[in-house]
Amino acid sequence: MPKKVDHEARRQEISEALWRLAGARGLEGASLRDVAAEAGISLGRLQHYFRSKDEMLLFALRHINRLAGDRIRERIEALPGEPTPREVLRACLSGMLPLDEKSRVGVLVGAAYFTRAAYDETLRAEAKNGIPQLRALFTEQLRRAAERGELPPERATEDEAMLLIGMVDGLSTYVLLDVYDGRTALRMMDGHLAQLFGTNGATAGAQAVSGV
Amino acid sequence: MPKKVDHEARRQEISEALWRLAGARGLEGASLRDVAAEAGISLGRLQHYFRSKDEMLLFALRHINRLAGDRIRERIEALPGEPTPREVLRACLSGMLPLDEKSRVGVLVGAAYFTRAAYDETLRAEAKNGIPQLRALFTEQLRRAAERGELPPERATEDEAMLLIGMVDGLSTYVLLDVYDGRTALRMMDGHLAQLFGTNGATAGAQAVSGV
DNA sequence: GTTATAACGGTACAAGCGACTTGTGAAAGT
DNA sequence: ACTTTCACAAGTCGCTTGTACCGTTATAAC
Repeated sequence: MPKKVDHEARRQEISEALWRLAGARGLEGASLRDVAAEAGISLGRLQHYFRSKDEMLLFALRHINRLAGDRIRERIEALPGEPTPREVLRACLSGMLPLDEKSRVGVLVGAAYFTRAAYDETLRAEAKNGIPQLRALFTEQLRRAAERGELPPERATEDEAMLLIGMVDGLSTYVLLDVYDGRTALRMMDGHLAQLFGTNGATAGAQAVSGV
Repeated sequence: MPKKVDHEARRQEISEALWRLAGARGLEGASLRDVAAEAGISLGRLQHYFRSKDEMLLFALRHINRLAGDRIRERIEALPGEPTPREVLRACLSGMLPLDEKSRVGVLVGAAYFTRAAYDETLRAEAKNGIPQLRALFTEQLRRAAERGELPPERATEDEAMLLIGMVDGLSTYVLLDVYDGRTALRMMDGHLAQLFGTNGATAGAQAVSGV
């Protein structure tokens, strides 16, 4: 047999080229030839690793979802000491906002995929299966917070968790549309957290939330 | 001179054909020929009313935005008697959710336009200029509610208004992705309103669910 | 009646698309 | 040494796209 090539790695490289294009010009504006050129390879080579365009798009979506998950997990583990539920929540939520160029492209690509998913059943199944996990994580944090007396118990619900996700989603939309900049969106998110946890004056940075 | 034709009316008819296609197959999947066929006219005729595809897309976006605004205004005026700020807010918010087929297509088309707007400056300017108006309307209702003692004064802010919009936006996303159905989204929205207005046990009123 | 022009329908076109086929070189197994 | 098989490059195919450009008809002004 001839030489072996790491298909997974090649596919990831191609996916990253696709994101660069999608972040700059949109998902629909990226043809196979464009992606190949961006990746610095020939069209034939790209087609050697992806038998069809749909296969490429699906792989790239899964890959970007996985990276986004890693990103959030890293953020949680980077928290100093024993992080409070509120700190964990804030790390997740702010990690979902398009604050730097990297996550901006990520959200942009995600939005492009979402538009496609609305009509493509395969993509839709892929896009929605990550949400229950995220919701479960958030619900768990809310529950922990309620246990510690930092949150009214009646607000430690799946609905409240979903509201948090929806809020960040909506805020991301407006950041991409230049209605708000990242700083403003972050401030509004913190405002909601403060309202939720009942601390109006102090910011989220201080962990002096010990008293009710 | 030959016969005169109402250009505006023709353009609106074409726009509506475009939405039907965009709601079913996406904005990118609708070619000029498809739109012409859906509208029951020839390609030449379509080109007679829109000199380019971009011109058609822009006109259709403006038209759908205007109709969405009318829809919300109608909903407010349809409220019985002297509506409370909370009732006005609820009417607006639930009017933004994709609950029936009509508004579902509207949200779907809006999402498709949003994806395009992220890369197209002309479209972006168009898409974002409606948001401050909506925010102002919501802020005004919050202020009125605070005046009437139905809302803590510190929550009658632009940020809180924007959070409401973002929440509905996020919920709409998940309804389109089939994560939640319309009824569930509506219930979550009501939950947030109840929390905001401080009425935990009772719903917004006996006839609150009639608007579904 | 003539003419100018809006309102079309039909067609042609260049460009670009995804998918497919073919050809070539090289490396691993026998 | 020979064969098999992977890893590509390059070209081609049929098709769709937006756009431009005809030709024809009908109507209103003169």
